[in-house]
Amino acid sequence: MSATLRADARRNLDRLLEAASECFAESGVDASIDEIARRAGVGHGTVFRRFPTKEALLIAVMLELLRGLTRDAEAALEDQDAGAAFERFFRRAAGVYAQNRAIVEGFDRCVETKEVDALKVAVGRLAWRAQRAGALRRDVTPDDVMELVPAASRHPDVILDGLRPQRR
Amino acid sequence: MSATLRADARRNLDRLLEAASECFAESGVDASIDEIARRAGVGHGTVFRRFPTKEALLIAVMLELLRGLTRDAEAALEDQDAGAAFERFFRRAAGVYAQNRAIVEGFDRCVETKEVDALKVAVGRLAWRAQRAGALRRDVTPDDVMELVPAASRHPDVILDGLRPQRR
DNA sequence: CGCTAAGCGGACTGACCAGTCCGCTTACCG
DNA sequence: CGGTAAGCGGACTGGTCAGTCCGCTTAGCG
Repeated sequence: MSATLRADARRNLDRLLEAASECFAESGVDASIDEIARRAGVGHGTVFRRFPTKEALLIAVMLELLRGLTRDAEAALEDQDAGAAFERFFRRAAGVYAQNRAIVEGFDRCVETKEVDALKVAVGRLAWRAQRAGALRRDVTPDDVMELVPAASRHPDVILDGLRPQRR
Repeated sequence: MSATLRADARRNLDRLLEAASECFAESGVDASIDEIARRAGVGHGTVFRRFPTKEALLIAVMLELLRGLTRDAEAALEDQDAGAAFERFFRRAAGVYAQNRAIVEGFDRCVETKEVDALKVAVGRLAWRAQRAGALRRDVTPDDVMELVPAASRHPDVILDGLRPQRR
């Protein structure tokens, strides 16, 4: 955060964030501060010097993850084929969810952050384009799409087929 | 369980199971024993006289829920229309999941019980019939079907459409 | 009824965990 | 290189929760 951070402190902060990211991914939002600190090789007092609460640390980690997803969505928007772009992003998001328990358990905590807003905007664009191109059913919202990602992490084909316009 | 249970003990056990069922449904597997005992109107020592651990109580409650689902699946098998039977059961299961946090969080704990085996058999029959009738895609297993139930509790139409054979 | 074993419940224990605090260490500026 | 503020970490606190235990209560048999 601050550029005026002593070199050792900077190093510890980086290791802390990485350890937290791993622990939350593996163990979900209930990963303990002790475990995170241990894995980062710092005392757990150090965690609380950087983040006022465990919740704050969790959210910092989650927001970073969401920023990554948003970048993926924006990258997919470069693709001229709207249907392919949507599917590419959707599969990628499903992959992220499959490897991260925390984002499934703790997504709620991030609603009403600018990171989630940005993600929704990007997903909304992807979805809108795909709908116009006839590659995505019209009765789903961007929120629906995002809610279906966790299921898609285990059953991508069923979900993607279900998301296509149904002609019957 | 035992028929040789004093009348007051029998009453307490019934209330305990009902309270546990409600608490686990509302709060998930982390519902506390104190809360369950309070809601049942007994001391929490009474809980441990009937169930050696909280885990045992949770599993007792879950197995009862699974038996109910199995009865639903078997009832659906009466329906001559294989596709309709499958969909009826699937929507019903989705409804149960929507109202019960514990079954989502704790289903794993019940694998390798005869209750889950029985449910799988019944779902397997429903699925097999639906596949033969051309109402269910052939590349899904009964396990896939059961894993998709939680997603269907929020997005039944997308999931059901995705489960139909895709002609493309 | 009266006796007794079955049942009860709340006090207690130990484990775990988030968050605080303070005496010690060390990076780094001048 | 020396002074000092930034940083560190582990001991400590308070709260929660699963599980134990034992003295009291009461259902229900004879």
